[in-house]
Amino acid sequence: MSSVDLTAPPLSERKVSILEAATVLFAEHGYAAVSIRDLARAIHTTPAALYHHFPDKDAIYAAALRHVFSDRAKALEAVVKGDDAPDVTLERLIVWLTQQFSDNPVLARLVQRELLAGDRDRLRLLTEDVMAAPFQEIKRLMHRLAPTKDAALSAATIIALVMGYVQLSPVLEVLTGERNTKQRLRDFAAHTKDLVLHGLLVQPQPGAHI
Amino acid sequence: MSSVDLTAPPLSERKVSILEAATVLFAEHGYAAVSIRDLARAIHTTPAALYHHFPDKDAIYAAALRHVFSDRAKALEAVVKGDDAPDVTLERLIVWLTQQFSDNPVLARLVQRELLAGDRDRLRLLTEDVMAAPFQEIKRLMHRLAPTKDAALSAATIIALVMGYVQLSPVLEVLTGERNTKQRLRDFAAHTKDLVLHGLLVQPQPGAHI
DNA sequence: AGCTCCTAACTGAACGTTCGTTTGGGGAAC
DNA sequence: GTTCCCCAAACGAACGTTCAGTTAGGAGCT
Repeated sequence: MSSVDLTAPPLSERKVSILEAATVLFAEHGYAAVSIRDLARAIHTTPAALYHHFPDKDAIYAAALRHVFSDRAKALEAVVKGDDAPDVTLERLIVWLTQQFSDNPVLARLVQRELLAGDRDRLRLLTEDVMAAPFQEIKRLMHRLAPTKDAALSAATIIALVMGYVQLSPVLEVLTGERNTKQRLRDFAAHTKDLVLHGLLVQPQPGAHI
Repeated sequence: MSSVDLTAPPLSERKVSILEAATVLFAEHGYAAVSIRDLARAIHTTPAALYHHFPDKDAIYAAALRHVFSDRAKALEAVVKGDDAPDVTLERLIVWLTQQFSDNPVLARLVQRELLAGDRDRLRLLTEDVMAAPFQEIKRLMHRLAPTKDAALSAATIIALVMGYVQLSPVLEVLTGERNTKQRLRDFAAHTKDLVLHGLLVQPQPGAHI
């Protein structure tokens, strides 16, 4: 399933350093707004030197994406293993997923840019290397927690919620008037867990008063 | 002069047609990937003609943003007015908000691009013209529905959920194996309403069994 | 040891193209 | 005649990319 290719290139130290700079620049400004000269300047070399390691700009971007997206499933295993109760695991998973994106803005922004770009092949890479594992895991947990609900839809909802929150945080800072601290993040994760497990109403009351 | 006038400029018919094309192109490809010549070609004119109506490319983009973001609060009023029960209004609001973004990909994509760009002034525009009204309305509803919860956080959660879902839909199509139809959208809205009002568990059970 | 040969890594300079923008002028409407 | 709208052409700068030439280092041979 994982798209760790049959052709596993050693990816020399120099190539890695190029990709490291490329991921930061592409994540920050987007593909079109980053020139080969910008990239060369960032690692104190010349444009021609980059062409010694990669055939063209597209290849650099594609390699940078793979570099960031690869091995995302590994860390997940540690989060979901163990035989805790499903709701405990789910909470841990939500916290982990939120941190995954908020602690790693390069990953988060590249994901968002790829969602906007909509390239079929690269969307598949994104889906398989970044999204699939958490999705399946949440789906599995939700199936145990709420067997009567659509587990896939629930999993989609939770991932969408986390991604949406991370993405919207600059706007939410203005709207709620609070800086986006680590504490705020934990609040969100706890809030999300409550939301998923119990909803936001204290108790379902059909007739609400004004 | 980059100051935003409070007095609305007449915005001639020709200017509107330029902005209409600009919004589509900028939404689709992003600022850097759309050239003045692309834009001119789209409305069958020349680059120089555009410079008769706007001082530079930045001004076109800024005006295009304002064109798309303006008057977003108007339609909301029809959705929330009336004295239905808060949970009914909330459901209607969630459906409306989801459709707002999924029926209008130009708006949705420009919002996402602005969130990525992070320009302070334009983020403020986005916040005030697009986000603030739904946010305050949801916050108000949530305060009535769940007085003990953090209404602002709940409102942020709901908006994040809707935006995240719309944004993630291409990936979710692959993950769930279903095309993203109108029906699927309604399912999501209903699912979200259930989630917010009652959570996803059938009933809150502190001790879950394996 | 010294010498040759090879290759990877890089440089400086340039290629042709496209970029945002400007200029000068032409034609229609008043 | 002035004003508005637009065009063809061009500006310099930046773009992605190429290319001949220069290093540095190691392998192989004597």
